Amino acid sequence: MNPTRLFVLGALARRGPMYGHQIRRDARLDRAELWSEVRPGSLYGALHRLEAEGLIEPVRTEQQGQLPARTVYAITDEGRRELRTLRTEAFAEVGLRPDPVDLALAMSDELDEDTLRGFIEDRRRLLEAQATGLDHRRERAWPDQTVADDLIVEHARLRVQAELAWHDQLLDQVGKLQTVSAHRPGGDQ
Amino acid sequence: MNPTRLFVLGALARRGPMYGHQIRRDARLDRAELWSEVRPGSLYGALHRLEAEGLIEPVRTEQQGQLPARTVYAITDEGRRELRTLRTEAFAEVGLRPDPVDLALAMSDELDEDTLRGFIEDRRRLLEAQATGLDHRRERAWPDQTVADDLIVEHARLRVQAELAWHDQLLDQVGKLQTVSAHRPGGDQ
DNA sequence: GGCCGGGTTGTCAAATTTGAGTACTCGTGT
DNA sequence: ACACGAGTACTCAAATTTGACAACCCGGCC
Repeated sequence: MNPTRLFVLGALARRGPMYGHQIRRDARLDRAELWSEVRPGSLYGALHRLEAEGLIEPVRTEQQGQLPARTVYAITDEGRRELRTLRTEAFAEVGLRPDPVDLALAMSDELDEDTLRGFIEDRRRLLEAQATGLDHRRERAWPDQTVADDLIVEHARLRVQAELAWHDQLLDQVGKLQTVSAHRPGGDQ
Repeated sequence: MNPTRLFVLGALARRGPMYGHQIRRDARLDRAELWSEVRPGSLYGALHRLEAEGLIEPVRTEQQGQLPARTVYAITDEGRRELRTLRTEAFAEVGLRPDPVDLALAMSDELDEDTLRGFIEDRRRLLEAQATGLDHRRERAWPDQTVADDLIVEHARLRVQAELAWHDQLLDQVGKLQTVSAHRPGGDQ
């Protein structure tokens, strides 16, 4: 589906013509880190490819003092079409994306209980911090915040809550994790 | 951090020496689709790189009839060390990975309400299906299921529940999504 | 008056993933 | 008999991402 393309085309469609760095900053300021981890190389790569495909086009290039010149791109009609397609594809992508922590957990049978508990507690702390950050955001809207923005924040909030709940279960059961196989007392058939 | 490496090294550490295709199948059978979407090209690429780095080594090559020969790899001590490192890194990675649906939602202001509602309802249906699948799995353990496996399934269950809850909110508010900016009646300061 | 950290813009090679393909086998229908 | 879909086992070019870097500005600090 390609999130990066959707992200770039979407940004240009919503905010009008922009140059590369501006797209990143914009993303960082607003909602950003909830959506996309677009690193510079990846972003400029996408811009070049999108231009080559005619989905965006350079409208002018500017320069501030002696800083590197920057190219301002605008989305084309073709690009708007592609944007709609990508959006539909994104809606169709439903599965949970795999979380590496599951992997890590599966490989932790020979890890001693205290270290493992330590890892999980660290994670819990970070999640808690994220949660309070998000609660904060719910209270104070930023300029031009739309209902969609609200809902995106709410999405993140619910996801973090779920993670917190799971981490609590994890801390409960961390003792049973070492090399013991799952005996489910009443559910064997 | 590289989930693929963690996945391959972990598989070889847990199940003993295996060949490429076996690793995939194994993953598909067990818990799999919760963890990793390892496509063939990606998997074999990782195997070659891991071998070049001495983290795994070929122990023999077999052949069934006229089928392509297969190379069985085992993890090395070096590989086990790397596995521990990757595991620690995976535990340290806490943030929510971005979900493309957020992107899609942010670009949906000019989408008519009914279409949008349709997309969300479709998603909800699929999530519901996943949820019942996971509930099912909670009841019936597969052979050799460990406590960790249980917890991984539980993780998925909680995540899907959170998604369902969010989708319900979404359906509630889908009417307000078109071009209306967020008026938060009491929270402007 | 030099250095350091941080921001502005972007490039580039190397690492990695994707998606399609190759070349066999086996079962099943027709 | 023979096409057809599905599985086995892996390869490879092309797309994409990563991470490090270039080259410039600005403010503070000592």
